[in-house]
Order: sequence, then C-alpha cells, then structure tokens
Amino acid sequence: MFALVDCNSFYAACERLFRPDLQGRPVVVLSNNDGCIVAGSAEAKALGVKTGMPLFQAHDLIRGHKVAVFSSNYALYGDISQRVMATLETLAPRVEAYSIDEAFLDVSLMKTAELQPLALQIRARIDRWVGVPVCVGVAPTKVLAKLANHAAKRYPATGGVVVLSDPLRRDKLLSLTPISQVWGVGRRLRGRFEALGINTALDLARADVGMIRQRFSVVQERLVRELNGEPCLSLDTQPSPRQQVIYSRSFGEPVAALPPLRQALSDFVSRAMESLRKEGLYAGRVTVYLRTAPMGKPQQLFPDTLSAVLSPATADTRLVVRQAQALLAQLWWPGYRYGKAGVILTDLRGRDQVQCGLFAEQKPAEQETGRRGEALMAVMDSINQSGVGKVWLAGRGMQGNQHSTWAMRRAHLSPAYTSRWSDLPVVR
DNA sequence: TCTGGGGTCCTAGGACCC
DNA sequence: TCTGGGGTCCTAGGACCC
Repeated sequence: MFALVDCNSFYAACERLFRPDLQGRPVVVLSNNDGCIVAGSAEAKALGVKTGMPLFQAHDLIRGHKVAVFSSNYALYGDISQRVMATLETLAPRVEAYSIDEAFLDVSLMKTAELQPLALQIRARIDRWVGVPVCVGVAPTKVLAKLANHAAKRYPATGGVVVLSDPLRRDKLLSLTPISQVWGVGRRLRGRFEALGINTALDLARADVGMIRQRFSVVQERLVRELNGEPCLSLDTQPSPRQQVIYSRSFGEPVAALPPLRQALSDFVSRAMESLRKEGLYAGRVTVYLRTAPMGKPQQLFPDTLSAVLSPATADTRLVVRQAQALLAQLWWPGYRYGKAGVILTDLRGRDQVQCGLFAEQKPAEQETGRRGEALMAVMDSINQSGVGKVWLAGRGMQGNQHSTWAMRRAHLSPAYTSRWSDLPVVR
C-alpha cells in the first residue's frame, strides 16, 4: 500500500505560516517575474482565481477582494518542504519525496484497519510540527493513491483522508473521475482517449490492455494496470542522479542589445554551475537558447538554440561561460527584442567518470589549470554560501544583478523567514 | 500592454556495427 | 537476375508532471 501526502495550496500555506493575519484571507503566489498566478489559497480559488492565470487578468479580482499577493519565494518553500519531508520520515519506513509539496510513503506493513488512523496521524503531526495542511490518499498503487488524494481534497466530508482498499469503493470513485484528472493524462492524451469513448477513469480501467499498448505506449499500459490495482510503479526513495540542469529566466523587460544579454547569460551559467557543483557533477555539454519577445508573436526564423561539447567535462564556471558566450554571439541578431534566455547543462557525470582528452587536454599545464580551477570554484562557492558576501565573474556586470534591466520582477517578495539571519521574524 | 521554470520518460528514425 | 538479420547509440520531438 502507498500513501500519498500532498500539501494543500502549498506555496500559499508557506506564506501564511509567518503571517497569521492572513488566516482566512485569500492569498495568491506569482510565478517568477510576477507573470502569472501559480498557487492560490482555498479562499482565492473560491473567488475564481485559477492557477496559471496571467496576473493582469486577475487584477480586478485582487483589488476588489483585498487578495494578498506574493512573488515566488523558493528559499522559503524549499525549506518548509524539507521540514514536511523530515516529519514524514518519522511516520513511515520509506518515503519518496516526489515533489516540493508531496511524498509517497510505504505503508504496506500496516493492517487494513490501521490505515485510516495512520493517515489521520500524518495529518495531525504535519499540522502540529510544521503548520501546513495536508491531505492523505492511501491505495494499493501510486495512480490510485493519487486519485484517493484528489478525493480527499475535493470532498471535505472525508476529513482530508481517503483509504481506497475496497474495490467497490474504488470503482465508484473511478466512475466519478473525468479522464483528464488521472495522473499521467494531459491535454493531448485526454483528446485521444475521449475520441475512443474513454471519458472516465473507470472507462480507462476497463479498456483492453493490448489495445492501449498498441495505440499508445507502455506508459499508458501501466496506467490501465495501476487503475486496476496492479502496481507497476514502485517507491523510488533514491532517485537516480539528475541528467540535466536548466537555468532560464524571462527578463524584467525585453532586451535588444548584446552586452546586457552577455551579462544575463554569464549570471545564468554561474547559477547553473553552482547547482551542478553542489551535487558534485561535471557537465559534458552546454546549450544556450534565446527567445524573442513578446510571447505569442512570430519568433525569429533562425535557430534559437545552439549547443557545444565541453571536453573534457567540466565544473569550472569560467570555461562554460566562455563557450556559452560564443554560442550567444551566434544566436543574437540585431534588431530583435529578446524576452527570455536560458542555459542547459547535459551529459552530466561524476568526477570519476570525467574522461580525459587523449591529446591536447592532457598537457601538464592544462591539468594544472584544471586543479587550480577546482580550487577557485570551491573558494567562490564557500564565500557565496557563507552569507557574508558575494563574488562573481566580472562578465555578469559590476552592479548587483537585481538592478539590471534583465533582472526578473519580484515586486511582492516575502522575507526568507527560515533561511536568512537578517530575515528572522522578531517576536515581541 | 501585461503570460514561469525545472524536470522526466518514451518513441521513432538515422547512422552505424558485425 | 539474384542482396539478411540482429543489434547499439544518438538525437529530436512529443507528452507528461509539479
């Protein structure tokens, strides 16, 4: 049996944690660049605020109902997420942190009669220890646990907990669930399923596995089996090392000139490389992309993405910045306004899998550069993580990046209550 | 006028090997 | 005139998730 624990309106709940005056008031959280709404409290949803809605479309609602608005504060949400996960570790032998606000728990050792009390205990402990509300769904497969969790969220009479062990009750829920709400069914699949007369989760559960396998893929075959209570997805407590690092941002305002784009890219690469080094990884390829603004208008016709091999694989920000800048020079075209840029690091590997070059790269002088480069990166990282000050490559520009035209908008940012000394709340 | 960001998995097709 | 079979690796594109 799996339990899926999912936080309710997680980002909004985090913002309220240190602002008790916002209890009961509508709260929304914006995407990076304050562009659209990515989370809303129950009160905000009741007003008609939808996730994904561009902010400007919700302006009247927000003003009319005194909705509290926050820019994304991932330092805060990440930290609260860790507290939730740590609490769950005290309640189950194995926990898979599936996303920032949800986790699968192995509860297969429990007797059926113990599942409901356990789920209630999970809710109560997260509420007491962390302070964010959660719902719990329990079922024999992950897909069904997802469904049980949805039901727990949707029907208040459940008390936030649904245990789906009885097949009759399961089929009843499946028949009430539109196909689009099944985990793994997005916009495209919904259309294809409906064209086949598959409109509810129950329709899909009753579909012929062979037909699904033939017309779709093994992913959808698993879906059918999981809906019938046959587990195909296991608990993954030790996720495999990641395969790519992406850092991309929309600019606060469109940028036409090359120099500010160079600064932005230098900043983006530095951040991507920092998270690469945090995991002890080396990148074998760098990809740069550049999008013209505004969205929805025709894009430039020449390529917007280019990549280059990094040989040998490296964790040295300077080398990757140099490559990325060369790619940018080929992507940039005068006369266009750019709204977004990004960098992607792929071909990631650990230190012991970095392949030396057979010829030029092996010259002792180059090896020496490599060693000094590692030392330099380690020093920069330790300074930047110390909280005392920051150092960066000059290519990013001399002023703090939050003052640049390309910096993202974050007009409604809350303090980093739990992860920055100067932002700690003061109790009087 | 104003619309995010970071990921994963799967398949098909091309190029190649023996 | 007649020309096999089994396999890997890589990339692009599609679809999905939160």
